[in-house]
Amino acid sequence: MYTLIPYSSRYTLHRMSYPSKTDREAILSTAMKLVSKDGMDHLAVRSVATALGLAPNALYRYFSSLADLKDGLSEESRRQLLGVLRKAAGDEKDVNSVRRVAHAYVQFARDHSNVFALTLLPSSSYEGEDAAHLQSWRFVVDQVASVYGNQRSQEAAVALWAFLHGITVLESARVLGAQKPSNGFEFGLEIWIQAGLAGAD
Amino acid sequence: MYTLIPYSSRYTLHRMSYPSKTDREAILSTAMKLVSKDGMDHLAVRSVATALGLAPNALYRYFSSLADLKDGLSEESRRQLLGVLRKAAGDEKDVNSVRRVAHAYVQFARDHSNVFALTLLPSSSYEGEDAAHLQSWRFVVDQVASVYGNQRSQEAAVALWAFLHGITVLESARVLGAQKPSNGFEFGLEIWIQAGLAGAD
DNA sequence: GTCTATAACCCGATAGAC
DNA sequence: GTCTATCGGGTTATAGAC
Repeated sequence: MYTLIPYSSRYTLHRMSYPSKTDREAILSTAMKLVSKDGMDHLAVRSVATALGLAPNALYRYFSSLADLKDGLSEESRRQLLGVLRKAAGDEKDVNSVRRVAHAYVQFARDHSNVFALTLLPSSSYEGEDAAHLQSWRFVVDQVASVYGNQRSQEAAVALWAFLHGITVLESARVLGAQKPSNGFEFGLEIWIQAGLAGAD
Repeated sequence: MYTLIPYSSRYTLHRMSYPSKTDREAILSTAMKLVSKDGMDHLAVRSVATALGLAPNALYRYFSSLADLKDGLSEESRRQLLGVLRKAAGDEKDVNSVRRVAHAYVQFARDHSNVFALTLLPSSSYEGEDAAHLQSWRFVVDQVASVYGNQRSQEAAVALWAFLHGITVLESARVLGAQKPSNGFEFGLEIWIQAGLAGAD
């Protein structure tokens, strides 16, 4: 008669020689810190491994390639942004919560420019129903509906999102010196809000 | 007695051994084609030289470094965009010319996405008075003034520019499928125009 | 699951000949 | 002004040991 070696024992034996030192979450977290500091372009598998105290190739057990890791980071950046926007809105849906969300969007871009840049990276892979992108879109449309009504909320949401994102790009490119883009920000935001309040059904 | 060798002769002698095969303009043009195809990130000094039929290092007589070449390309992209916008406006300055400029901006981004991306690259070097950026800004403000009046033209120009640029980013990221961002484009553009016409001094 | 070692590329930039 | 040759650095990814 034979006895199966319990999984835990086999696992322990395994750990004796080369115990696990990391996991997907830790890799994403460490890689995100590097991206936040140096930007996605300078991200290298080696630097992530070094930062984790691992051999240069240890990450390939968790991500099949650098591109795969970057996809994970891109999705993670969208989760972070969505969290910030939700927090800014609180439980409310009205003109003021939209204002808060708008400001939070631009402020996130200012505070975490390298991470923010990942949120709208041209995505290489199709995304599922639970993607952060889709959740963000639903959240924004829902907020916008409180100003523009349900009929026009989709177009209005696209317009608002585009405007906010454009502001972040202009600020990041420092293309406006004396023109003070923050003035343009408030100016455009109020135009958008007033047009919604005036024509709301 | 001695005679000076004329400059033209010295130059000819020089050309006999290693004649000039390129110049700044040809390098920029060839490099721009490569960028248009593969994006700025994949631009390499070597590939430009190869495309020109030159040795890998021949370009260093015209550009001191890769970064220097990229700066030149960035400025060139802004010149191209400004030319397109001017052409779209024609000699007019009114609501319709603003509409045409807005559409031309977005269309340029669609047709030449990799070149367009250079126009708002965070610029490393300070720019002079004749920079394409500054000329573009003056052109846009001038156009916008026809809708918003002189008092509010600066803020309104920032808001419009931001909105247009955001539309290009959303389209490029393909973040909107069934929501049809072009609807959001027309929607937002008309909001901006109507607000200007309503409040014009 | 991690390790060392290495294959097989890519790149920017420089030195010196012609 | 262009050439060949090279230095010195980077990277992804794989192979095989433990």
